[in-house]
Amino acid sequence: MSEKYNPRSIEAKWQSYWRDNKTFLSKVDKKKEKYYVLEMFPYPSGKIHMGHVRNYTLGDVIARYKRAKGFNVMHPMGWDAFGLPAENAAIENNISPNKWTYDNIDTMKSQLQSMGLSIDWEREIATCDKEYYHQQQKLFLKFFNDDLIYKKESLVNWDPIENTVLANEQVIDGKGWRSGVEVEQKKLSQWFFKITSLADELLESLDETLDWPEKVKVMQRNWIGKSLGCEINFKINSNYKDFNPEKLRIFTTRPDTIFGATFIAISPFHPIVDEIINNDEDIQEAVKKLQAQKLNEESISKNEKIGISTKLSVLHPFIKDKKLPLFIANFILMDYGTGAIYGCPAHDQRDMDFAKKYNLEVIKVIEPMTVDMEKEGEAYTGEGSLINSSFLNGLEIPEAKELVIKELEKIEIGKKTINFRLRDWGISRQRYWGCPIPILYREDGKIIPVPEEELPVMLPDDIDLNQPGNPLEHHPTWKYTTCPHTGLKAVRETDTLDTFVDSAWYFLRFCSPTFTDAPFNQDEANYWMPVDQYVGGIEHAILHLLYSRFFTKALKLKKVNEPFKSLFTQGMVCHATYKNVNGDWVFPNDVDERNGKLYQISNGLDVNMGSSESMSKSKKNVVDPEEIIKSYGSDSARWFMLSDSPPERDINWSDSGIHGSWRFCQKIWNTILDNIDLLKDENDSENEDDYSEKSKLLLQKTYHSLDAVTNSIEKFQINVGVAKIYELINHISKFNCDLEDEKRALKSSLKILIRIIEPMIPHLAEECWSLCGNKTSITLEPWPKIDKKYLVVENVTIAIQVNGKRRAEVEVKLNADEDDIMNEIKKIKSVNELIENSKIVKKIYVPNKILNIVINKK
RNA sequence: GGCCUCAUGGCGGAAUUGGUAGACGCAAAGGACUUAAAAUCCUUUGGGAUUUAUUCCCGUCCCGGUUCGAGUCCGGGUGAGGCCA
Repeated sequence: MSEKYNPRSIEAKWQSYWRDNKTFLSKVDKKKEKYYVLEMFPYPSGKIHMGHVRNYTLGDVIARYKRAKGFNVMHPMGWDAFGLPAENAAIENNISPNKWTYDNIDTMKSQLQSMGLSIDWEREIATCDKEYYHQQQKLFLKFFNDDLIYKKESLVNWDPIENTVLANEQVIDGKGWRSGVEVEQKKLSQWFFKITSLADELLESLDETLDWPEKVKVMQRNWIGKSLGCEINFKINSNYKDFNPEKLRIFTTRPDTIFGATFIAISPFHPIVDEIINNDEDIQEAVKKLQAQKLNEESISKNEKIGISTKLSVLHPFIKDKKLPLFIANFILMDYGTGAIYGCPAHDQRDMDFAKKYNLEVIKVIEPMTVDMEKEGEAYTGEGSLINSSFLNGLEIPEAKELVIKELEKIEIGKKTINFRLRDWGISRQRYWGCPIPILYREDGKIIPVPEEELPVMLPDDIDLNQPGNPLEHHPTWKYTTCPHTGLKAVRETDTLDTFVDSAWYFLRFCSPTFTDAPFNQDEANYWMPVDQYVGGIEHAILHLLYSRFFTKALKLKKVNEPFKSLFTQGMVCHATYKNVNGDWVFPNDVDERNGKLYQISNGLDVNMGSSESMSKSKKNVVDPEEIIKSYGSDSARWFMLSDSPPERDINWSDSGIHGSWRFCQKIWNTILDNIDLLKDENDSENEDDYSEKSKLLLQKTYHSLDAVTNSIEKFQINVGVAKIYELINHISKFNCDLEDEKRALKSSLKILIRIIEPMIPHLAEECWSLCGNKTSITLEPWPKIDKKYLVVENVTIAIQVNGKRRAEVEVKLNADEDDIMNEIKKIKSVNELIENSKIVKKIYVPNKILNIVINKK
């Protein structure tokens, strides 16, 4: 053994080799089958953390493997570079968001490069590049012209001290994160994408072709939330003097329970609420209180149900003179259905809770199949047939639904409707660091899209972030302009686009990242799209993926209907969180223990450990991979990331075990060096298939490992593949070879080993490959072919069970028949004793696996 | 509250999908080499019993079921986690 394994020099050497030789550049080549591997691009928050290492290592294994399998692979990388943290950093550090962002990109890019990722860096994009947002503004105009964008009033979180709109994550316990005051809900006019216009399509194509985790599909289905139901117009019976509305429209998915309706509830934000409180001063304050509560599905199911009784009631459509009292209630969402429901306590738990609290009537209208399905005091929501329901009596629920809708339509007070939970996508952000919306408001009140030739609408550099509010809004000159058509005065839209817009089409931009005529080149997009394998965190299971699907569909491309053919959601890398006594987050590497207590190294403050959560810069619970890469090398770091844990599962970060990965790399290195003369020797191929039993065994092990590793990569069970490689190297290192055929066997085994470790530990694989005397990159070598004859073994071990209990094992020839095995069993004392004293009832023989003898004791 | 996952040694996890549970790695213990340490290599490692064996019993969160056979399938429970703009 001459040289020591030195990852630092090896890794630097191969990283520059790949760069200089443009090894991973990708070009359209219609003769070759393409494969587009994409990992969700990172937000340039400063430095990469272990979560990134996991995500990108995983994607890189796929990219490298697919290259070896002969695909024309595109594996690009970019930056999700707009967003709030840049503005916060700008204020804190007095540095421009632009500089902060690009500095971070530089740092993170070199960190990613030090990982040895097989990325085509010539396709790099950042969403804050003006070339990128220029094209995005074109997309905005296209959607605007296609009538997919509109403006409406909508509620935002408003911080009255900061005088600014807050993102949801800036609202903590209902208070502004910086000011600490109660956040108000304020109505602002904002832009929306009509994502609901494609709701059905988004739902349908989910089932068809997408190779996605079932749970992500379920989440999207629930998010879209399609439900069939009906709307019913109830006649209002008012005791107020000055009350105009005559009808109230409600939505229900259970029209079959109409005869069980005992009250009406409307959302505190329902339009008629204003009229009610104008007539009823007594309840004004209570209603205002309800309106101040933030309402979402979670709070509805958890909060106490509160209803405010009004002097209104409605008339039941089928029961003459029956009046249902009307409540303003905190469990009705205004933006679902019509913001009004009828309550049927007997068959809806929320309605039941409400009815109990306010002593309302409960009328049972569904009779369950069996009695024991009902529980006292609980709503029954299962199947059954209708009772107490006039013309619906005796029907099953589905038939009753149909009939009641027919009847409502006949008497013209209701109709069948389809309702979606999905709402249109609000894209206005009252922020600086985002893509400007190319819209002008002309002095005559008209809204004018900026003509394409006048794009891009650029972000100004000279902004003042220290004033509260939107810097674009209070910039002295930026927004003032004139209408390009008429010359009339106009002001620019000062809202910028939600950053989810940036990431909703970046995968298309990667296909032609420097194309200037349009957001992307159709030809190239047709070749590369869809993304064959998308890899990213489950936290984007809904919004990002849904928005990307919406964009892709809205673009109406000829060949591409869905952006991501196959999706893999890798688990998060978690770490304990730390807070010091001042309540500030503390980096884990700034924490130490003294006398059983945690303290902050940099300032000596006491520190408390919090729960383990997904690594994120904002909670500072990040571990910088730099240190590990420096001391062990990126191959060891990559190998470690891939070992042990199934990629889809969350992991709690711990570096215990990294040493084992280091040992593994070293073992590979030493094994190759030990056999270097053999590997360099070019005279082979004589007596190709003439192997001794011992050599055959090694080759069998090798091809079994190859098979297992191949499968494990295909199935994203890379931790299993890692284990199989360990088995192989352990086997190889125990193989002593003296004879010529043994040397040949060892040589082919080692060559396969070198090839199959390349996706995981590419630098070391390249180095070994070149030590063998090869002049070209191992990435050009095809994945080894499995020689099937070595997958077949001659002997198998069969478990012998007696009454299902394993009692012994026997080794027999492959495909031995039952009699052969029974003969073998006779040699086993313990089993024989059991059998001899009993009657054999039957034998179950699964060839090459088990033989189960069922006996009856005499 | 709804929807959805998951539960296997001291730890991370494997188990060809109903067929020998604990592969592989980590950690630990013992040994070899060394003046010593590190590194490396070898051995042991789910629990228990004993006559130390080609031995027996228990064992994959708990209770029940289906089956010749259940970590895997079904029913019920417990616990942990994720998502709900």
